[in-house]
Formats: sequence, structure tokens, C-alpha cells
Amino acid sequence: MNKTEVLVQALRRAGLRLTPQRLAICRLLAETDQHPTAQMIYEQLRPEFPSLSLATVYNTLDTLVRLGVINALGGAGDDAVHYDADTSPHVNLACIACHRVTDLPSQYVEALEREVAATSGYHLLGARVLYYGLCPACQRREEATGRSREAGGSRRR
Amino acid sequence: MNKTEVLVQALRRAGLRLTPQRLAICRLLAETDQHPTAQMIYEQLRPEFPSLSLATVYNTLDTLVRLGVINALGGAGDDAVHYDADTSPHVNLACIACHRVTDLPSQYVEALEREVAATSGYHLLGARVLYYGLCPACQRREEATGRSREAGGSRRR
DNA sequence: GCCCTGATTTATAATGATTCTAAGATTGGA
DNA sequence: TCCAATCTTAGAATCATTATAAATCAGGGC
Repeated sequence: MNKTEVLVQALRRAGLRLTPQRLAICRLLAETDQHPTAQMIYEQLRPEFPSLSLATVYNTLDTLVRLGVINALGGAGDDAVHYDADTSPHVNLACIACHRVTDLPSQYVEALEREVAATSGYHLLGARVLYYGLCPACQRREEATGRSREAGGSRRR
Repeated sequence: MNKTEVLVQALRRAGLRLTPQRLAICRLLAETDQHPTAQMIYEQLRPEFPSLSLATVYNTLDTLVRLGVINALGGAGDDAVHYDADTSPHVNLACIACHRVTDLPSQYVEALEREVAATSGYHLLGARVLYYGLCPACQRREEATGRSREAGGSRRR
């Protein structure tokens, strides 16, 4: 069962309807490695679904998070939540300068997740194992620009 | 050096001024185990600083995050970012129903953090090792209310 | 295959967390 | 003490996310 199927099956099992919009969102989430935000998904799907509403994207993401089949990673220097359809134990890296999120293989996360599941007492729905900082490319860019002028850096919204 | 000192020293080292507001925010962050949001900090300091501005709280938190002395954990079912002044490797648990964040001791996070520092190539500023779900109390509450009606649960803002 | 009904989507407004702005107050060095 | 640069503040502005209400649609039953 591929990743798209996993998401779709989760919807079915929950007795939810499989609309074209939901299917497209699941497919996109399953096939990308971009850890997209709602806005990014919306923009990528617009060509195919001109009538798509952002609300639908948010609703679907929320549903999938509640079903535990995607993870909400939180912001990456921007103020938008990034999502990850890969719920297998792994580490995410977020660059607070370019706002990109990538994956990092790790030999410890799996043990960590088992430990948390066993000892927390929580009914776990998702994980957010993410380290943030400056990616190699942005580090170079900061040096080049002669940075470190002070603590306050780029802000935007 | 206690936790408050750590934060204060970080400001000094960066050449930033130590204002009463910043000191109070550092102190509160260092002394609580609540993983507060900006709003929570604002409300707790109002009695002491009637003129305190939310903007100051946000600015200070942002500064401390950039200095790497506090961690931005992200939302906990609410849409407000929670902060953690304890940057030593540990796991956080967030309940998406009551929006509380707690700590969990773990024997694997430390190794994980070392691994990430060594292999990521990032200039790391913070960590977000957080698992989310329903805390024991909220699990009971959901059962009691005869829950699981469907995927969409409580929303609010 | 067609109907029906409740689940979904959509457009839009509303909400609220966070950021920006300009002006006045403060810090800390000289 | 004085000054300049940094901070704080109040308030407006942004913009991510939610809520609302009306229109559509999925999918089970016929």
C-alpha cells in the first residue's frame, strides 16, 4: 500500500467521504518531500481545481492530523504550519532563513518514539521531532552578507 | 549559574540591553515549567508591569530564540507558539485538547541531539522534540462524553 | 442508473496571533 | 551628566487560520 493509499484508507476507515479535493490533497502530500504548508498545497492544486478553497485544504489537513496519518510540524521561521505525510520515525530539519524543511535519517528516533509511546500515558496522534537553525546554504549567505549585526534578523509576514 | 542567569548572560553577550521587561520575561521563563505562550507571559507580568506591551514580549521571545537559549515548540492544539527555556535535550508532550505541554524524561534524546548536531550540517538554534495527542485526563474526558463521533473535534481560536 | 440526504465544498467574513510603525523613554558608555 | 542608539509602547496592519451559510456532491438504497 503506497502512501496515498494509506491516507485514503484512513479517511475511509473513519467513514469520511472521498472527494476529488481530498484525494488530490492526499496524493500531493504523499508524493512530495517538501513538507508543505496549507498555502503551498492550495497553490499547487489550483491549476487542477480552479474552484478549490483554502478552507477545504485546512479542513482536510486538520482531519488527517486528527486521524494520525500526517504530522503537523509547526512553523519554520515563517508563521505557517508545515505538514509531513511521512509519519515513520525520522528527524526534520527546518531552516529559519529559507523556511525549507528536510528529512534527516537517524538511528535513535525509532527507539525514542517507542519510549514515548510506552511511558507517556498519552494517546499519541503525531510527532514533531524537528531541529531548527540555518541550513548550510543560508549559513554561507549570512557570512557573505557580513552578518551578525545583532539579534534581530529578517522578519516578515 | 541558574537558568535566569543563562538567559540574561546570553543577552549581555550579544551586546543587548538588559531592561526590566527583558529581565522579568527571562525570569518568568526560567522559573516556570508551563511552556508559556506570549499571551500567557504578558498576562502574568501585567500586574508587575502595567505598561508592558505584547510587542515587547514577542520581541524578547524572538530574540531569545535567535540566541538559541530558549526553544520555540510550536502550537499545542491552540494556534499560539509555546516556548521552553529548558534547552537541554528532553521530550515534550502536548495535549491537543487541553493545550498543556509537559516534559518527559528520555534516555534517547541526548544521543539524538548529538547525532543531529554531528550529521545535519546545520547551525542549530533550537529543538522541537514534541509528541502530541491526548493526555490521560483528556482521554478519560473524551470517553466519558461518549466521543469519537467523527474526525472533526473541537475547534476554537 | 437515479434519488436522497447528510457530508463537503466554496466564497466570504471574522477572528486572533503576530508583526510593523512612529514616537517617546531608557540604557549604558563616554 | 549627556548622548546616541536601543527599547518599549500603543495602536494599526498583516495574514494564517476558522467560522458561516448556501450550494454541491458522494455514495448507499431503490
